Amino acid sequence: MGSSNIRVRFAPSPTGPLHIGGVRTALYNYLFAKKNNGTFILRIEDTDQTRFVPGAEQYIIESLNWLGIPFDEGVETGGDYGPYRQSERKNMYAQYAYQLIDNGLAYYAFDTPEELDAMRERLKAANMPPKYDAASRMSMKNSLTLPEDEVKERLERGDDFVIRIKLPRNEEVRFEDIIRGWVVFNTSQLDDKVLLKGDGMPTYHLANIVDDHLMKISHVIRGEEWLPSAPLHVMLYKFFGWDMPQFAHLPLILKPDGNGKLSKRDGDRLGFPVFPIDWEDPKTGEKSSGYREAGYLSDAVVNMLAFLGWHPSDNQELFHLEELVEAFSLERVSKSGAKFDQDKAKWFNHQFILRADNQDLKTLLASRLEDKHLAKGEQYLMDVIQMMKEKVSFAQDILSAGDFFFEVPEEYDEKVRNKKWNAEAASGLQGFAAYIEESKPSSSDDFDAALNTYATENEINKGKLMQPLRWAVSGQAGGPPIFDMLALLGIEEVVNRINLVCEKFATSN
RNA sequence: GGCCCCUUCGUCUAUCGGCUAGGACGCCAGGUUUUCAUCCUGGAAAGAGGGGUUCGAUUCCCCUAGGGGCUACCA
Repeated sequence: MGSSNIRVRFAPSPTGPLHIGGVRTALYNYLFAKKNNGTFILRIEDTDQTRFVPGAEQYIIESLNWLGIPFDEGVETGGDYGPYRQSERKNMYAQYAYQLIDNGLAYYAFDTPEELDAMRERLKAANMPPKYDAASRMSMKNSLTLPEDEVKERLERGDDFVIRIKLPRNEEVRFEDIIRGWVVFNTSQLDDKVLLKGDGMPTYHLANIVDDHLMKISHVIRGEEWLPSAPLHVMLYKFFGWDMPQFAHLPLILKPDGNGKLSKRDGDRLGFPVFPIDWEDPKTGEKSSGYREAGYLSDAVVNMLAFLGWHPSDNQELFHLEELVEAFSLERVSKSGAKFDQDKAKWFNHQFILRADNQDLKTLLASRLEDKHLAKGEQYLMDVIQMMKEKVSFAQDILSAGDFFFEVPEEYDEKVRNKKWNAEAASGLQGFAAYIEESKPSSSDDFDAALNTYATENEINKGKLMQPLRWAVSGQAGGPPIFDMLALLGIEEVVNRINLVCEKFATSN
């Protein structure tokens, strides 16, 4: 709970998994709140009952918990301004719509969908903007055009109706956006948006203004896609006579190639997650992969997301959450959209893996551990983690790229085999195998010394032996420092593997 | 189409009128007594175009171009 009057909300609608653009909006809200000792609120905007998806709300909460950005107030958490689910606030909204009607600032509209379509077609044909506005409303079926007693009769009869805002014909609307500065609109460009729907539920526009007011929201931090409806919201505050919160419209996260908003399709197409955690659609069964399951560390995702549209005043790149809180300000959020960069995301993750506690990495890997990983004991596993974490971008790569630590390689790199594997290498390795069985090296330095001595004594170039040795033992062309590897594997295993490749890949030259 | 927003290296960005335009990812080269998906060093790489304002513009203003968002009884 914050000690200041700064109150911000993240207000997603539970229509599916939370897109990383939404995650970033939540993050910026959180950072701003914490930086200013404010309160971070989760409000679920589920006024569209037709789009409700079971589990989506839980998904949102789980995602943000994973990322370490908890709510001070909200669904599940509670608070003094609840309920925090708009569907549970349903009966609070209508009165505000009627208040506007009483003040002549809104009106009933009885038009059917077909009539609305016809109106739009007619206007389009006449080369006019197809809007329900100050001009067109006078030719529609509403309480402005219908005789008073017919309106009354329709209402009493229970006819379907909506309540629309009655916007002035030509009035300048302006507000100062924290990120963009003054933004100016004219009501002549807007239309009489529906405030209360036929099912009695408010639209986003009404609900968000009423709730933000009732919940004493001080700053509305949301995506740029809301900018066009901001003037409508400004008008609503004005009509209600309420103080307006400050607005900050965030730049969009764009697809890596080409242009446009980042979408699930882009992730599927280019092979990276667009969602924080895995999700399976309960209706279609469609699966979406998440950062968590892909092996990303939550801190890395937070850091990466923070930098998509924000930058500190110095050149520091790596931030933990608390440091982000300290450094964050809306003024340093950029105006233009940011293309998502998968390589940078990987780099961030690598940086955090590098710095991660080995025990934490082990915990992270827990669900992926098989018998073979545990067979050689706790310390062995930890040594592998220590050695491999410097090489990999994703946690699970510690296990996959380091699989040779747990069992004989399944495959042997073809290129190394073709280039480095020959009779000379084979006999050299066999000689070395015999040598270490005798000299019993145990530490990394011992193995290093052993190879040096063996090479010198037999007048072999040490370098010519190293790659075949690495390859024979791991099957790979690269990996951790070779002598560290040998020391961990142990003499017996090293000798075994040397013998194995000599059998498997008999050399003729 | 209309309205609104945006425009510095390929990408994310720094610069709050006077810089050899800085950093990071990626890329290239070299190095780490010979591995590399690590690490270090170095390198190539940018102010969309045109007008103004100013002693001086990447920075302020205008126009053009390009990109994006919105344009539902969805949020």
